Amino acid sequence: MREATKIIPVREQIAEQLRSDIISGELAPNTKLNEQQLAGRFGVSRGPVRDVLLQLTKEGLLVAKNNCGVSVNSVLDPSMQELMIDIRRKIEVFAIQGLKGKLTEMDFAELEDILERLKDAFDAKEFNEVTKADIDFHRYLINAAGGDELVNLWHPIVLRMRMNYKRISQPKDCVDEHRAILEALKANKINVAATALKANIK
Amino acid sequence: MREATKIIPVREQIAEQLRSDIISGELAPNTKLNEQQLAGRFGVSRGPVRDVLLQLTKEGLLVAKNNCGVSVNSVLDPSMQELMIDIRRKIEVFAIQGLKGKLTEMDFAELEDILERLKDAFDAKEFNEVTKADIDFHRYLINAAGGDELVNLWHPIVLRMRMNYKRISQPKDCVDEHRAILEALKANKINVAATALKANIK
DNA sequence: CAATTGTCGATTGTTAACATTTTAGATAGG
DNA sequence: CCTATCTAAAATGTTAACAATCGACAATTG
Repeated sequence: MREATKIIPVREQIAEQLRSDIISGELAPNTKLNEQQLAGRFGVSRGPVRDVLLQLTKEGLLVAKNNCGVSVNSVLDPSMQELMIDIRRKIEVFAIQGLKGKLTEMDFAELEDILERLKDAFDAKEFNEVTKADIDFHRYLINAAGGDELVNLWHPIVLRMRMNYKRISQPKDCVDEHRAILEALKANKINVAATALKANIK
Repeated sequence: MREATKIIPVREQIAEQLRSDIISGELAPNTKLNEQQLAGRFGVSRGPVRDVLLQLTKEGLLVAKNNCGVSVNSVLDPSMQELMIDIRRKIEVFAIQGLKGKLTEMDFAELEDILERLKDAFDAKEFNEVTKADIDFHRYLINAAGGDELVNLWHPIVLRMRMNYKRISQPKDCVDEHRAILEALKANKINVAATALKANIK
């Protein structure tokens, strides 16, 4: 039997695309989104689009007003940004502490793959892909530790934080930081990993 | 001109009712929810129901599987519960720190109203209403400090925490704890308020 | 007899038309 | 000239019918 081919639901794809557009800054804050236009763009009807808009609103990327549609949320003010960083660090440290000794060779291989994607994207200066790989790396750990439950808590926070990083493309030591985390995890040095993690979240 | 009559959107009402059912334990974990049945119960079509189910899924009260509908989520395991408490304390302390000197007489009057609702509900042993008033009290502060943005971050956490409190009806000093918080806020003693708040979140 | 395949029922995903609300522009009046 | 009200267009909220998917059980085949 062949490896299962991943089926990605329509809504998921639309959501992914819109998130990407928002985080990359292509869709600027306060841009109003029209359901009909989006439906046309993705070649589906308004139903699935509505679903996605609802989801992204819950994630904090969009804001909705009754009977007035949705628009792209504005960036966080500095104090909120700080709070988000704080919370995100708490969640991620919690995750790797729960992961102590739990990661298998397969997990490490997976993380290496993501890291490679990160490096390639960085070398190719495809910052959209850098962001995706970055998030994937962290999400893998979060998911391993707490499953969907924890990912659900963590995801909106990351997305919201990323909205503030528009155009200030990632620093060049982004790859190194993630490698440091991975190496520490491989060596089962949780405290080192936690420190590296906190340094990476900013 | 007459006083504006508060219009509560259909979806909001449905969401509120379902949240209430879930938190009260009327809808037990792992209960599967059928869109058609819910639509019938609320006298609307499946559209709005779907919207609500999506929202509650994002809030963590429900879990969805592709093409298989949604069911009520199970309670948090203890370590996650602890993490949630931690994060919620961080958010709420952040909120009242940002509120220092910002609350007006009108705010205090509003909070007094909520406190009265809390007391009445408690005396009448209507624990569902107790929970609502309790949440309203905290939400009022969160909203005053950080608006929708902060409420959005905070709300799912509270809801998820409350799922663990089923049937262990609130302790009798619930009212006193909130009064203590309010009095400290009135006196503008933020540190005292923060301590009282942390004691109340558990 | 076991395992795979095919069919049926039920439920979700999607669509397109209809109803309601909001917004913007024009028009009339002060 | 400004303001207020009305009207029309566009956008969202809602509905009901249609299509696709999943689970279970029965039938077929080796």
